[in-house]
Amino acid sequence: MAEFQITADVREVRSGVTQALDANQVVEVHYAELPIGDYLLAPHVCVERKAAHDFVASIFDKRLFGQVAQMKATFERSIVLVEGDVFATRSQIAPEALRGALSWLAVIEGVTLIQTRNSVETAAFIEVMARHAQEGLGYEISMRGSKPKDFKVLAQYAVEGLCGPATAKKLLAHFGSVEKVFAATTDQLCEVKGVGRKTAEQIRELVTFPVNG
Amino acid sequence: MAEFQITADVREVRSGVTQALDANQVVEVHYAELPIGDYLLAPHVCVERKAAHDFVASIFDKRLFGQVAQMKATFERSIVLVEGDVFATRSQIAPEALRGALSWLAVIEGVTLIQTRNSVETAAFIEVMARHAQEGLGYEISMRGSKPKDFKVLAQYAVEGLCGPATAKKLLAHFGSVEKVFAATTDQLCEVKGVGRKTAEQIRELVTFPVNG
DNA sequence: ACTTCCGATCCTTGA
DNA sequence: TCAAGGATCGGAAGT
Repeated sequence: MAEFQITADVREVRSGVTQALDANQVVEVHYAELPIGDYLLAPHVCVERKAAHDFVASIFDKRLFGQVAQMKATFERSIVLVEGDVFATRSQIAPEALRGALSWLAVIEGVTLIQTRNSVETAAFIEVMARHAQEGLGYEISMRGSKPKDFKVLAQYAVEGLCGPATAKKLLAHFGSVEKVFAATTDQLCEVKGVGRKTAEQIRELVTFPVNG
Repeated sequence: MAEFQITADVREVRSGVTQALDANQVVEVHYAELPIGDYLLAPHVCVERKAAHDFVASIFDKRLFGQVAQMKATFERSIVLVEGDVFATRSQIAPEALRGALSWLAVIEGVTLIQTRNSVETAAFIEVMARHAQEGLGYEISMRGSKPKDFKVLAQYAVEGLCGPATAKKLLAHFGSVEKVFAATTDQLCEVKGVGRKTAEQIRELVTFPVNG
């Protein structure tokens, strides 16, 4: 039994991607005539897959921009997946035009670009992306690197969540414990050499910020 | 006279990108110590550039996740530019981990991803992206006040100094602010699902540890 | 990112 | 009711 369900545009059967998906048995592919995009990984995630030569062609005839604009307007996450090497296509397109198009996608539309080598790799990407779209990572990832074990260093590490390492050291030396640094008022923070009103206020703002579930 | 002004992190001079930018005379590069990201193309458009091998390295040591979180918390448009073929790096990383990382950026974080082959191409991209960012976006975006920092992310970052990411999330949800988490007693910490005596005591021990100047 | 491994936490049982 | 057992989750380390 496949773990995830996705919808593919009927025309994508010619791409070789769906065969690879079927073989892996990770996602179950349903077909439909999608008005925009080629793969629907979740209600809010859409993928437009383009073979390199088609990607280039769609820049020429301006199809790409309309498609992406529509996709952007409809979905929270729009992904353009380019299969093959666009710079290797034998066409008269100037590299600048190519970059212009890619940059437009990235900066103006905020679309992300995934490059793959072939349909098998495309399928592999569709699988992970479907999983991420439907159930997230399945675990939490830490934003911070591995922690030190020595208490003194660990204490400093904890305070570094508020400011830079240099300031953290000074704060800790002044207040004597992590607890006291996090409980200090703006005025008390200002007493520390190197901490001004601005830094102090930023620290307090972060420390007192109300987090709602 | 250069058409556009951008700001680059001082450490980027080693990348070869800035030399290429200087040669082309299209953008004028100003240098600063950027707290996050490598290039500021407009007040709200930030680019984090990573050479393929560094991209992989930053997955291993978890730098990537904090960087992306902070970039997203601060800028309207966050772009991760990967230079070189990540799949070709000779490291022990599994291809699915690599795909997972790229998919995570695109699907979960909603960060825009651009891939280039070398520093010259990166420079070319920076140029056209700068143009798009400064002209194409129109003043309604570039004039808008800077995005309010996402304190929720930063708060989580701070609490992760004490424990893992999952517990950090629960602690914050339970206590409502960083301050309260750091002030909670052992018993109060134990009220949180997933936190037992052992974890609670470890947290308290760290938080109250006396640091001698 | 993913995987594996281990210890902590929680939950169920059954005396 | 409470301890012992097992299932589950979270963190740390390695690729």
